[in-house]
Amino acid sequence: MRRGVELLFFGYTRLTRAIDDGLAEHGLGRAHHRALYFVARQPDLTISELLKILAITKQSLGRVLTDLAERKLVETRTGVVDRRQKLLRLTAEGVRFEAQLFDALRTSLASAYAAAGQESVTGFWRVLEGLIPAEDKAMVIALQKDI
Amino acid sequence: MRRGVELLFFGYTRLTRAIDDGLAEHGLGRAHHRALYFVARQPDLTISELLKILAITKQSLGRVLTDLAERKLVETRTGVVDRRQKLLRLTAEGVRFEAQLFDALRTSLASAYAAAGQESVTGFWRVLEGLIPAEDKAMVIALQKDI
DNA sequence: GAAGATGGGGCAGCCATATTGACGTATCTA
DNA sequence: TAGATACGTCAATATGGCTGCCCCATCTTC
Repeated sequence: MRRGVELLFFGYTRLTRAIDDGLAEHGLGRAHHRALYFVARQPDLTISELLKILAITKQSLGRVLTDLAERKLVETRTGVVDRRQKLLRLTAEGVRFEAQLFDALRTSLASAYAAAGQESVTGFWRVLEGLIPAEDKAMVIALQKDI
Repeated sequence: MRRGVELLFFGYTRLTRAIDDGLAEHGLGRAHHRALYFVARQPDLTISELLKILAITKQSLGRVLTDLAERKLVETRTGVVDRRQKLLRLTAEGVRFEAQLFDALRTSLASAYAAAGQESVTGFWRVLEGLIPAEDKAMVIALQKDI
């Protein structure tokens, strides 16, 4: 049990560290990456959807998105079905940058996957899925749909 | 691949949130818990060992330990083999508090383990172990020894 | 069409957690 | 005795979160 806690801690922190240098080159932090990542994952995401995913406040997200917009990594369009909404998208440069960061993550994960074997990967997913509270599950499943 | 990144993010963040309320009752944050946790795990840990585990600076850890000492959750003794060292230990109250926090983590993890099955748990561990950089592995393995 | 709900933005101020760099003291080792 | 090491501490700074409050535009409902 303690082993799971520890491995999760080390695994998560060490994986996230893999992209700090890339972010720092643009003067960005991990919070920016999280937003960038989920916008990359679901183009035309709305602000409120992103808020639910990240589970932070509007203010915190606002600052992050302002930074990303200033660097021309993210752009917004007015919603089509509801003009109050803003649809978030990466710019071409944003796509390039996110891909570069993701590459560092993929490299780390790929070697862990390879060392552990496909069967282990399935177990890894199963356990992590079980850690997500019921009320967040629908949101995470929605993400998986368009892998 | 993206699935792994996302599940790790959601799994880790949601698990850590499970203890925020317990910590807040003592006016503590997650940083305090991390220190508390590893001191619980390895009584008589030295400062420098804890620094390696947490991978933060001496300043940051110093503040955290001061807070824990003020609340009489952690105490230090002078090292026996090397009098420059300080050996960290939980007080009785610290043991009690850490156990209470750990209980919240254990409950979450246990239900995830149960839902996923023992085979999955092994895979979960294997993948996470693969995420730990070679230079940190010895340290993590040292922790496992006295489970 | 008016009233209220919702999506988004913003201000001010605060807190927690991390950083760097420099310096001091006690203690150990060669 | 000289230098390395373990720990503590100063000051300044950055990041990323929070609350509470108020605003506007737009959609929905009556």
